[in-house]
Amino acid sequence: MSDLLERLRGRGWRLTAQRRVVAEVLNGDHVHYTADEVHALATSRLPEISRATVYNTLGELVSLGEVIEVSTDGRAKRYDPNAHHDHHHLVCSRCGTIRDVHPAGNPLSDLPEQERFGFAVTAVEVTYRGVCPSCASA
Amino acid sequence: MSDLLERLRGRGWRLTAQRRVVAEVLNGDHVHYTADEVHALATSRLPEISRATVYNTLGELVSLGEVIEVSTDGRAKRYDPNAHHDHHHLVCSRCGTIRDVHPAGNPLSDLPEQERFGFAVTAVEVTYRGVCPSCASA
DNA sequence: GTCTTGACTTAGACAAAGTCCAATGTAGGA
DNA sequence: TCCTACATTGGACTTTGTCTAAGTCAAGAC
Repeated sequence: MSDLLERLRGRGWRLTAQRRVVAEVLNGDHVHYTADEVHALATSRLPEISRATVYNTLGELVSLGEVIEVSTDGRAKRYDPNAHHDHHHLVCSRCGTIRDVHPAGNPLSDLPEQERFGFAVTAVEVTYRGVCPSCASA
Repeated sequence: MSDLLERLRGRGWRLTAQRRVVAEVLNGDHVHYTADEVHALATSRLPEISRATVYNTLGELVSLGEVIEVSTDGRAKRYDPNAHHDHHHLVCSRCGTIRDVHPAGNPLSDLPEQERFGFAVTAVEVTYRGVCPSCASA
């Protein structure tokens, strides 16, 4: 993760305690926190961090391409630090749990030219939905 | 569209002026209105319809499987009446315009068993993103 | 080490999207 | 026509996110 901080500093990012804490909270695999969850976790390490700073920092990480914004349910957006490995998401329709998945094939090449309507298509997101094992057994 | 109203009545739906108006507003192809847009259009036909009723009715149409809820941007959800023809969405990253598209292949079968983590996977949504012709030329 | 400055952070007001509730109205069967 | 369970209403409330003005501070210059 200090990789990330190094990279950010290299891009002229001013390194503050608040930004470091947000980056640390997002460290790890299979992390998909909402902004509020990030704020709660950040607060436990740096009690005086404000909501606005969390939102600002998350927004910057997204525009720097270090974090991906995911909105699977039309409610709070979630932030996925796994930005450097192509993947898609599998979401539980009951509890909202998210898993990273790697489908075969390339959906981008599955969209024929005449179905692009002149758009310059640059990205594709695939969201699988279903019921997770623990919700199914409950 | 009276098909829809017939079908709903057959399911025991109580047919009110408000519900009829909401269903009429959603009539058509390539319709992807927000709840607010539906409310505005409904109001022009039935001025006293309330926001709560629009939300209730949209929610019911969704649970009846007559309308699909789409959230492409983490802002307002959009409602897509094209629920009986399998399709996916192409979204302009600048203006938010949505087009229905029909990619080749079946992304559901692209998710191998070991990538399902025990989930009972029932649905998949594919969202293509890019810049539409009119935003590109502007 | 200290100074300076522009970028960063803060608290709180504000906004957008959606939910909830108690009171009122009404569709459709008896 | 009447009844009643279901639908609608308006407004308060919640959640999620944005904005701003004032204060703070990281990091380069000296």
